[in-house]
Amino acid sequence: MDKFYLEILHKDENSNARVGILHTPHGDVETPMFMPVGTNATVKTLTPEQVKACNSGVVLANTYHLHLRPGEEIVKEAGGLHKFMNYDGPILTDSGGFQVFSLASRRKITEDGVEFRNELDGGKEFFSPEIAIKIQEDLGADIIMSFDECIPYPAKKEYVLKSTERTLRWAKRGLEAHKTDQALFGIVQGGEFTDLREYAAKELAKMDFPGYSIGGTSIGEPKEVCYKMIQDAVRYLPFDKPRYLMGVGSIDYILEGIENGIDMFDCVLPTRLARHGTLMTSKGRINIQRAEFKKDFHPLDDECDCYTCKHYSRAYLHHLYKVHEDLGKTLNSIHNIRFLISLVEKAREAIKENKFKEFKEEVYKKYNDPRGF
RNA sequence: GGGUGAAUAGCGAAGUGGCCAAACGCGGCUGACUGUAAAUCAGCUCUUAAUUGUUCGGUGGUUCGAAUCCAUCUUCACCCA
Repeated sequence: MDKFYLEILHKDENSNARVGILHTPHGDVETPMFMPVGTNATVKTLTPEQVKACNSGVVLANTYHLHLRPGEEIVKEAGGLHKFMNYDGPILTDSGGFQVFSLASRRKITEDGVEFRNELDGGKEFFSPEIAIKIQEDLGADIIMSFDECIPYPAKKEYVLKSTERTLRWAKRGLEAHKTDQALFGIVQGGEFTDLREYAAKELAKMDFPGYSIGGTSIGEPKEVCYKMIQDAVRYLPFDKPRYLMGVGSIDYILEGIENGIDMFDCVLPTRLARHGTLMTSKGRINIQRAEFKKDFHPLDDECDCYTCKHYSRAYLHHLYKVHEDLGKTLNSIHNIRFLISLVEKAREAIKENKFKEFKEEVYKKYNDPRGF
């Protein structure tokens, strides 16, 4: 197996944006990149071939949900996640730290870990930093995450400090328990507080992870707060290691992240929006359910090179939505994923020419949606 | 020709004397969605600016009050000849 590392090819002269190649056991992928999310070992409504056709690199899966069903022992017996879900590119598993946030009403946090009450039969599921690592080792992704708490926003500084310190202790415990050569990332928490983000980033850097994530963003905080959290965290992370901004998938957040030196993004936004009939375009979002698209025979986005835009009209996608045909969700997901991947591809080209800021301004200028990004 | 049953908002369907402008579902129109408990969720959907006006097949009654009771007509469904 090849060694995991980020090869930085070029840094933009006018910002912190950089382009690179992430070397992984399942292939080299270019950064910055957008990673589609396949929580249950599938990017919903898409085959791996369809995901790859969007020029995907890394794809995500989720430790908590796969632990519940089918269970990591089955995935292991199947030959690991890649074989199980038939995706031969790099895979990243999230640790279950996000579920500490999203399933807050059904879990209890202690120093040792988190006890979840699962939604299937009410059974207890205990996740410790060590258990989360062990499960991820069984799942066999290329990149795995430390077990953390995704801290809600807003939260009192007193709590954010307590939680951030605990997440740091958990990162260290996970690191010590980690046995395989999968790349384990530490996760920077610290909420909206500059000093806590700095503290968390510095402490994690000392532990020398092969990569670093920034967590606890895009969970309802104002845009400016999110941008500040990114900057506060990135500043103290080692330059030559990959930086992963977790859960970010809107155009503006991705571009701001890239400008600040982020290499990896993941988000359920494109796939969820797609299933719900909202399409991302260079000019703004489209709600394909709207009556105005009934007779609109244009593609979703003139500038998009995705399979959906090449072959289907808005009218057809509107029709599929109205009659609840699964194909609509598939075609919409292909478009939204390709749209974001294409966005970061263009960003990479701009960085190589030291024109990232101009590129960003151009994207913003073209975008005209009163509802925002 | 005889009998029985039914007609409620765009559709289906509750309601069988006042709490009914009328449940609920579908359809229609809009929104939301950011490390996925999400093919989900929320709002509006007779008419008004309105506590406004007009409704429950038609007409005429009974009653303080009718979608609900009575009479009659129309249409539909099923059954008998």
